[in-house]
Amino acid sequence: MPPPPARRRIPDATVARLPIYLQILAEQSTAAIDNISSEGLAGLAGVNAAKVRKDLSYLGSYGTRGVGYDVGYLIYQIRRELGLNYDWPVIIVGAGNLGQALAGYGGFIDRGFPVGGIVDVDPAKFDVVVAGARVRPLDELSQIVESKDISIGVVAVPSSAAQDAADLLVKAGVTSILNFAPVILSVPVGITVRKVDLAVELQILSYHEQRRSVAQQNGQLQGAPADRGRGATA
Amino acid sequence: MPPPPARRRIPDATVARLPIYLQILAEQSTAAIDNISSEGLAGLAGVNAAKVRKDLSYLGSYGTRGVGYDVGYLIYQIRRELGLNYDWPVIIVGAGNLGQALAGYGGFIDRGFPVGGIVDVDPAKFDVVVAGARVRPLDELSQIVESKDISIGVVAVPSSAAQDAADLLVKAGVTSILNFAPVILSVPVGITVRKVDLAVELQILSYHEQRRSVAQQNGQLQGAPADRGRGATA
DNA sequence: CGACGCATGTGCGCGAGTTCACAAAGCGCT
DNA sequence: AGCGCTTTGTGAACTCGCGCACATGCGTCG
Repeated sequence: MPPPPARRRIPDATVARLPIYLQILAEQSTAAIDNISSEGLAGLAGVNAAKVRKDLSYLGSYGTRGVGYDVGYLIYQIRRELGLNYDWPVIIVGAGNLGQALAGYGGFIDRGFPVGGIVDVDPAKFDVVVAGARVRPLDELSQIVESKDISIGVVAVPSSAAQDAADLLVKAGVTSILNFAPVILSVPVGITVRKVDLAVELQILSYHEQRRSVAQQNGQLQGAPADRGRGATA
Repeated sequence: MPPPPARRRIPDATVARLPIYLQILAEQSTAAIDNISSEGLAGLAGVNAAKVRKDLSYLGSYGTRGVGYDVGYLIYQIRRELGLNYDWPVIIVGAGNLGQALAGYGGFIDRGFPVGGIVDVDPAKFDVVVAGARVRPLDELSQIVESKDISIGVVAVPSSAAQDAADLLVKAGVTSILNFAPVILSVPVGITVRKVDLAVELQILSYHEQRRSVAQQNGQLQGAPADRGRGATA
């Protein structure tokens, strides 16, 4: 086990892409492919090959010139960098539609994020079993977080209750929050928040649709789409 | 109704923020606040005031110097720009855990994205009613898309079936896809794809957690987090 | 009616991230 | 053992978005 290389700061943009690479590498691994070039990986990830190389270079020099990257070793290194060598149990606040779907969604536990608990205010939901976890009263949040040493919380409550939920999570000792409510959470410095807003995603698509339709009306005089960034993977 | 201003191309980064502003403005509107400054809006959105002004300036000059922006009028303009003046029905492919949760999630229809249909391959799911929509066989996808003139599709199937689902959607005439499967979809040019990968979000949080824990071990010799961009809203 | 104050709209410099292009470096074949 | 092919790792140019700072213009108050 080589020592972690001098810990450079990894750009946010790169951190956001590492999971994608990891995903692809895992697929390659199950397909018994044990070596991949930056170009190959770039093709599958839908990005530029130079970007892949630069991204990977932040982890250290784990490629072999003239050959490519060893899939297994690269998986190990990315997992180590992302802190995926051990599980991060998560606690879900809100056992409504979304909360239950998230708890039941297999994709979490598979990737190292077991549901350590799910809580709700509504007594009618207590003890409902979702994917092996029983819904517990909100009061027990703090105790669950502490006993299972949970650092990641998921906010899946209505907008109006989101800030309260976040406050409770922070008070309980959670330091990262994944927020599904369409509000901006205000948290102390040092707490990491990421937001997933489904309606926002749809509205962005709507923008492109709207653009398409006016372009069509005008006899597409507008410049070609080009559509850089996240968008059409041609 | 003023004519749409000479249609400049709006940067992707701005388009991604407009829905956030819209959300906040709607809240202000229901709170009977009919005027807001760029600074006020920026505070609520967690961004810089100059950025807000620049973003809004892409829509035209809809503010009043010395006063601020008229909330109602701004809502109207953003909605127009995003193409939210009329509903965009969506079709959901996959009636599993996630698909059903999405269909049942009120946040969609509220914001102008009614569920125009939900389809699955599994006969056991046919005719299950989710939030007013009956699950239909996959075969009927094309017909549903056509009859309801749907342009947005949601992929909520397992990874292995995601590309097939996308192909079907494109063939049926859908031009925008929201993909929840952790795979890169390959689609023809001109089709817009956005991906929401819950595991990726958690892995990014994991990175920050891991970073925190090694920093703590080293007696936090590392530089302060600072945590720009998406992240802690201090 | 004029002057003052306040918030918008925007030109400009800066920094982060992306991409190009090439030198360094393994591997295999002769 | 050496040569050439392939692919990495990275310096350097470039692009894009961000944020400062300020001039512009509107409303208000005296």
